[in-house]
Order: sequence, then C-alpha cells, then structure tokens
Amino acid sequence: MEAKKAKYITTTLPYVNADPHIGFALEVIQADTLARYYRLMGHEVFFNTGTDEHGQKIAQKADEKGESRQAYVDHYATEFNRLKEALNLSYNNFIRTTDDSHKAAAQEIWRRCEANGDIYKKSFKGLYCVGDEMFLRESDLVEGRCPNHPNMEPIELEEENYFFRLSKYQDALIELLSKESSVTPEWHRQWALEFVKGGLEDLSISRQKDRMDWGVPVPGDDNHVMYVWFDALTNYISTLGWPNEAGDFKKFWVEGETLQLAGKDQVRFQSIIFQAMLFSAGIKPTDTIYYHGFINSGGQKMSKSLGNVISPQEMVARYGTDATRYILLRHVHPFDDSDLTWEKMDEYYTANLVNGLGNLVARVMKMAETHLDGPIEKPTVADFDLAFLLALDQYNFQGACDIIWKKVGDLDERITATEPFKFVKEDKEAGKKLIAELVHDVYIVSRLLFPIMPEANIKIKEAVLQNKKPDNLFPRLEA
RNA sequence: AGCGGGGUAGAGGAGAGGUACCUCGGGAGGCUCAUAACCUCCAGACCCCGGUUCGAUUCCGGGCCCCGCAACCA
Repeated sequence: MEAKKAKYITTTLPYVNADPHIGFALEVIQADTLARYYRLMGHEVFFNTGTDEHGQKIAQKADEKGESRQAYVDHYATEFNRLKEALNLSYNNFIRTTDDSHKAAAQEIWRRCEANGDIYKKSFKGLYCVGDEMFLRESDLVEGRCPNHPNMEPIELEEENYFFRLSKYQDALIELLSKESSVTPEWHRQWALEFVKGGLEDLSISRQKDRMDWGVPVPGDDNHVMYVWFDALTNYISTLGWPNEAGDFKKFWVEGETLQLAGKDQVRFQSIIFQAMLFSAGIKPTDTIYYHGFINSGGQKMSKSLGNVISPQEMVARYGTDATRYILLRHVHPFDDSDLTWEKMDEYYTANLVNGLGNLVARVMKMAETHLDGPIEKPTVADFDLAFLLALDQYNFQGACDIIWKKVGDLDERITATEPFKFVKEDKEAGKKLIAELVHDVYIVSRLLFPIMPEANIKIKEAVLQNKKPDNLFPRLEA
C-alpha cells in the first residue's frame, strides 16, 4: 500500500476575551471530524488548535478585572482547553501564543520578513481616544467622537509603527488565489481575488510599548511589541516546531497537505495577510483554507443583550457530547450562515437521535439479544460508502450525515417490511438470519459514525460484538 | 454606491434541466421488536417578469425583498 500524505489541519485560535463561543465550537468540531476522518483513511494527521492571548483588548480586560495579564490568559486557556473533553476533541497540540516557543517563532518570522526587506518603519497619524487608549477609525466615530467616550475629545496623535509590505505580494497572492483549491467555498476565493486585485495597502504590525505592552517584543527594538495579528498568525507553523525546519514542520507543512478552518470573517487575515507573511518568509502557502458560516439564533446575531446566546457548554449539558457534535455538523450549513434555537435543537435531537438512531439500535439489539445464540461474526472491513467519503472530502458534513441517516431510515423500514420479530417465531433459523443481517447493518452504520460521533460509534460496536442491547444511547429529553 | 450570498409546502432546512427531498406540525390507517418509539398513505411549496430550451423551480437577463462584507477589528 502506498504511503498516504500526511495531513495538517488547524482551527483559528480564539481570542480569549470571552468564554468559548458556539461558532468556535462549530469550527473545532468540524476540524476534529476531518482529523478523525483522515486518520481513518490512513493518513498521519497533525491537528492544531489553541488560544490567541496577546493584544490591547486582553490587556484591558485583565486590567478591568484587576488580574495580571498572565493570570487572566491562564484562566481562559484552561477554559478553552476544557472543550477537549466536553466535545471529545482529538487535537495533537494546543498552542498558546504566550508559549515561549511560539514567541520565539513569531520573532523569527519577523526577522525573516525584515531580512527580505518587507518590514519598515513609518509614522502613523490618527485620532486617539485617551479613554480607550487606542486609535479610532473613521468608521468608529459617532459625531466625531469615540463611541465609548462621547464626552472626550479625540486627540490627533502620531506614532511610529513598523509596517509590513503587503503590497509587494499582490502578484503572488493573485497567483495563489487563482488556484481553485486555495479557498473553499468558491465565493470567498472570488472575493479575496477581487480584493487583492483592487490593490493592497501595507499594514501596521507593531504597537508602541509605552501605550500597549502586552505583546511579543519586536526583535531589535525594545520600544515596540508586535501587533497581535502578526504574532497570532504565526501559530500555525510554530505549533509544528518551526523555525526548526525538520521534524513535524517538514512532515506536515512542507511535505504534507495543509488545511486551515476559519470563520467567514477571516478571509482577509487567513487567505491574504497570513499567506503574504509566508511568502515573505519563504514558506509554502497554506494548501486550502475552508471558511464556515456564522450561527445566528432566532434570525439574529447571538448577543448577550438579546439573551439568545447558545454556549457550547450548555449544549453539552443538555444533549451530551455526541449529540452536540451531531447538531453542529448536520444542522449547520457547511458554508452558509445557519440559525439555531433551543427549540429547533430539541427537535433535531429527539427526531434523529432519540427516535432515529437510538431507537433503531435498541430495537435491533433487543431482537438480537433475545433470539441470537451469540454475537454475529465481526463484520469484515468493507469499503466505506463512496458518497460518504466524497461528502467529507468536500467538507459537506451535512451531506455525510444525510447518508448515515438515510441508512437508519432504510433499516427501520426494513424491519417493518420483513417483521423478523414475528418471523423468528414461525421459522427460527430464517428469522435469526434476518436479525443477524440487521445487526450487521447497524454495525456498518456505527462505522460511518466514527468521525461524527465517536462515543456512539464505540457503544454501538460494543453492543454488536457482545450481542447485548445497550442502555439508551440518547435519553429522551425531560418534558 | 460597490462586492458577495439568498428568497423552495404551516415552520425550519436540503436539492436538481425532465415523477421536488428531509425534520417538525396537521389528517387517516398499520405494527408491537423498540426510548409512547417504528411503518404506510393523504393534504400542502419552488418571489415576480422576460429569455435560452422539446422541457426551468433549477441556466441567463431584469425587478422586488432579505442577509453578510466594506481594511487592522484578534
């Protein structure tokens, strides 16, 4: 058998100024499903996630709470890492941008970009709000004032920043983005291409330390720290041990296939800025970046003031880990925005997991336990359903689930049509054969479940191999 | 303004150039292996106007309406 290409897969790193958001849960579950799928297909996989911990907003939040910056980010890193258990994630590394090795990598990529002539110093003039201690953008202004501090006059301030020569990489980016595989779905690639063709401005990549010190020090200049984006984007390679160019970096980034997952608001950062940084540092660009949509609730953005926020922890508490994964994978569109409410999620859970999959396994395994002499012969490894593989290859999680649940529905129909529970009383051997076939097919379903719902996969397989009806896989919700 | 996405049964979603599918809900029946589950049947939909086509809800053009993005925001 030929050696399969190594696969690298990463989420974006959530910024730790709030508890884990359902949108990140979606992303990390999608990534985990792909990681499990690729492993199942025999690829060696490196799956990365972590936390983005520098920058003004975090410094501000920590100050507000009266905590040290480090204590503040430590708290959140722990919170996010807890998702591993809650969502049954199989990542290989959880990187924090405050890790020493990451900071060293960020400095090294800075040096390489600088050595390539792509970093220069320029003074930047803008309106500065003393209240927020930050520069305001034109579009932020409300009647010429800071929206947070309407009674303070913004002052005009000038500071020196380092800039990254993004403009230099226009042609390289156009070439990269002309490859269909570079971005999924297609419309984001088109947008990025148009955006780059429209011309790129260089971007500020540092902050003066006396105003904002919570960042990675700029190599060779004690007065500046890196702007958080520049530092954070480096994580995708620092997690692989870069700047050590051998080892995992070579295996997964250089010689393997790289896939990033991100929200649709990230196109500019991931597909343009980060790729330009890689070009500048002489590193291969990301092979594919997949962008998911957003999750709204009740037709509106989730927001604390509307009270429609759905947190991943609450979902896990109500439905369990597997069911949370199921809902996010099957009932959220892989590319477009989707809408979830508790009402709808309850419905999905009851219809498809309690009444569907859970009930099917219960009825089949009860018959098996009662009528079969022992476990069926362990099904030999059959080929996976091609349509199922194709769906996952195209990040179509919904489509992959649809194929599984079609099989569930077909099995329910077959039980009604063949009535093995009745038949076994008239013709024992023939009835047993029918039941054994059903058990076999339940096993096949559970195999497909592996990337989607790892716990159910194990429980169903065990039930089949022990010829025992399992406890309710998905308990009915309290009325 | 511009760029992008979209408008499918009562609700929420999928889909495709030629009997329009799924979940919930409504109506009628069946079964009893199962988590009061499961199966069958019925009622019910492709925003409007043109064009291409033997044929479009699906492709193209226009209109109306909704939703994103719009540069440092992590």
